[in-house]
Amino acid sequence: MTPAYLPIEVEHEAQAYWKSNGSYRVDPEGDAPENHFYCLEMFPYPSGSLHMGHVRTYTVGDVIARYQRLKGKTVIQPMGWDAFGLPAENAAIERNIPPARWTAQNIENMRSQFQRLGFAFDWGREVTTCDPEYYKGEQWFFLRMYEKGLVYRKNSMVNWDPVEQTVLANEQVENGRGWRSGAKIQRREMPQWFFRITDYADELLDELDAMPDWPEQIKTMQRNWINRSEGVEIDFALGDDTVTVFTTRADTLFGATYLALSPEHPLVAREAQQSKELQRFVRACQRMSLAEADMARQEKLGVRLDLAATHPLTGESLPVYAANFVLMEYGSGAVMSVPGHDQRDWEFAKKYDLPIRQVIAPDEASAGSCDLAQSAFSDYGHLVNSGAFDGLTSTSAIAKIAETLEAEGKGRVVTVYRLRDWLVSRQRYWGCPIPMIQCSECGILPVPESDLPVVLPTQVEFRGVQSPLGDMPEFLNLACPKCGGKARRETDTFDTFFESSWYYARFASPAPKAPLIDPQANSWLPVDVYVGGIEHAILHLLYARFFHKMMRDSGLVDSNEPFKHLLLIGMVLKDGKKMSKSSGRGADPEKLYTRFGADAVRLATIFAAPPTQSFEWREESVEGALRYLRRLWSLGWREAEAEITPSEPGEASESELELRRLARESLNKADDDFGRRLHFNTVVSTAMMLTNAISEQAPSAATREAYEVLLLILSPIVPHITHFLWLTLGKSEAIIDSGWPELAPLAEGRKSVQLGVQVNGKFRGVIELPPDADQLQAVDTAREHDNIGKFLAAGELRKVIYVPERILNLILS
RNA sequence: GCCUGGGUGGCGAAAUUGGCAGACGCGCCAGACUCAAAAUCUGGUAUGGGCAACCAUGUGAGAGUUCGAGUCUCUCCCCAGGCACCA
Repeated sequence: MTPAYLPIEVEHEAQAYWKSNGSYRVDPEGDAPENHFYCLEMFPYPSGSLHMGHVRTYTVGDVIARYQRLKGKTVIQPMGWDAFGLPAENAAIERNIPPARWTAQNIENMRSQFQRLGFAFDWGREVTTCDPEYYKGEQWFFLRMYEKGLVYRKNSMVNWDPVEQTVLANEQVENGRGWRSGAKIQRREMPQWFFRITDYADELLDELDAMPDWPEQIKTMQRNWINRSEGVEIDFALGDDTVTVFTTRADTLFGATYLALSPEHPLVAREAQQSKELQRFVRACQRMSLAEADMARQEKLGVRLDLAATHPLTGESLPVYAANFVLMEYGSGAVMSVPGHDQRDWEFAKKYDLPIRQVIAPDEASAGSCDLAQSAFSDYGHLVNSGAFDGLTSTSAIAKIAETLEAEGKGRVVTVYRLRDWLVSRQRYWGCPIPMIQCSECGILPVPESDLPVVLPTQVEFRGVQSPLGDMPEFLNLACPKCGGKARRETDTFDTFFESSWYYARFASPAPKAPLIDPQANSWLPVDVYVGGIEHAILHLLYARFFHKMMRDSGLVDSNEPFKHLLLIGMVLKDGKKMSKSSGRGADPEKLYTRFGADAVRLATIFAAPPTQSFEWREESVEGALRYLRRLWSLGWREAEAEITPSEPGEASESELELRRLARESLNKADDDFGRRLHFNTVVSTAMMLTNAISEQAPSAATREAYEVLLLILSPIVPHITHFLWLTLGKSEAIIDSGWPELAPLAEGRKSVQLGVQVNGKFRGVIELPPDADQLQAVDTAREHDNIGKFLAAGELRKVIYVPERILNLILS
């Protein structure tokens, strides 16, 4: 009698077993580093409860971790909490709960949800980033980088989010709006802390070429973001001043007819003191939309300055403009305008009636493509009207002109990047305090290492959006560590991307004896597979790469990159939109696993699509998954209760042999899909086919063998039911510890194989052949086939293509 | 505009090296069981024709390479994501 499948009971039993056996604990002194496997999913922000996107990401990671463990690897799969961030502050402001308490409650809830879903996390490695024990490490590291000169404070034009009341990094501004608030970003000049990520721009860019296991899409996005351009800086004399411009087209230098400066350029600011018109223009530019797409379409506007620049090679006098299309952040904030060969300069020149001069001629006389009355000609070509450089190609002219300028001290070859230094200070409360002190006598000083951590007070009251730290004298005031006089603490906190930039390393060294991580973390690093959402393509994944390189150069880690293989999980959609708490009604994971069981939810998310693909969530898929698990369950009891006498070699029937072949093929297929392809939906298909094949036969040694294979290949996906059924079969060892099976190859070969037959390239039927049949035999058998024979009768056989075990194609004349 | 993916039944998808397109599911249809329903089981399910065996058509569109193309090449269309006044 088969008992009913009650997922909740089965799952509790399995989870209790794993817990009492410490199945996921990994002894740090464990085995050889070569056998270590580090499987990591991006840790969550503790927002309150899990959504389907979480379930999918963590299930995929869990499948990988469990598979690698079956394959004999020593696997760590840690979990923790990215616990600092704005939602906690917003909850505090709206509901008057201190952020620390709100966060702790959410963590409690989400941890129990994780446990209920049966993820193989080693909770002994859990970290919470708002824990002073955790952020002490990054305060220490920040100070170390400060000493090294990789951290600096600078007064600069920054992105201000008026809703969140804080500055944002460039990476956190999307289309001119704050990435979380959606508020229009304002430009403000403020003193802020920066990491010198641009020092690593070249390495961050070049290393991407040596990362074959990262998706091309992400590498492209990071390349675009860093955006390296090789070019020439050219100095134009402006009376006693000098304006430096950056260009990648030094070959067009003789075509420069004016200079254009960014409205934020210091020279413009200086000139504006004497000009009301210029002041108005600068202010108007500040108000304009910062959205790149808008900017690209904006009309080119400018105001002429009362200055004249001297062309460095011709000595010609050029007018100077403040222009809205020149960005202060890129290059030097000033450009030489070549209207003949740059479309933006051309449009500006047309508007303000400035001369347009041709200095590049197309290499092949293609009349239509070069009509400076219609538009600029921006392709490479050869030089004209350029004095001694006439006739050179653009490429050689760039080098020659740079050389000439360098010799005269009027220019130099430089490389510029779109990537800016990482702005890490935030004017918010719920984050890691920046360990700096301001003394009225001694200026800005680091907190002495012995005073770390600077602990964020958690007993706070909010009065509006502003950080409560400013109203807390007990936090603010201290004696200056240098002069002993009155000093104040920095009240800004770190960008929360700071905490997530190194947590993966801390997981590999859960109780470090060193300040940040232990050298032993290197036995796990880099992370073998990193699983997460594409939304972190630039922000988190670029910062973490940068951080890893800084840690390497500080002797803390010995690898170049943090994540070897990056697996980006597609989105779970509902009505074509990304699922979140608000839009995912009816697909609350908790409701689903309470009703259908964790295994059914896991199976449904894995079976729906390959991990990288987005899919539309449908509740029927969990019902289907449960239906399958019930079939697996009753088949298991059938196998457990059947009395099977092992058959002697040679005794097995052809159908039993066929099943044993299928079991072997399924095992290999699952191995390849889990290990190499990372396509898990096809493992489920394979398992279902094997299930169907077993069900069609009466219990035998063959069905028993196949059923055990079935449980093993399913166990990474549905660990609870397979744990239970494995023991039901009478096994003494738990399935999680059983290892990936090795099945002895079958002595009995196939009697016959099927072969598809085409006539004139059209498929006409299937024939049975001995596995070693030759072409003659194949053609003869095909002739005997009714349907194929009919088509063969239509003409004379002219050519035969025979690929054994693949195809027979018969060509008639 | 540039870059990166992708386009296969009513739906999710499979086809990994060019070799029987649509496996495996979901949904739907029919049947069995039942007083009935649910659950379960059996069969069917790309499109058109045919009682059927089969035949024709079919992987966004068009061309090409090949004995043979969802898969390779070229041109184009559409969708998603990224970048974008970057000098």
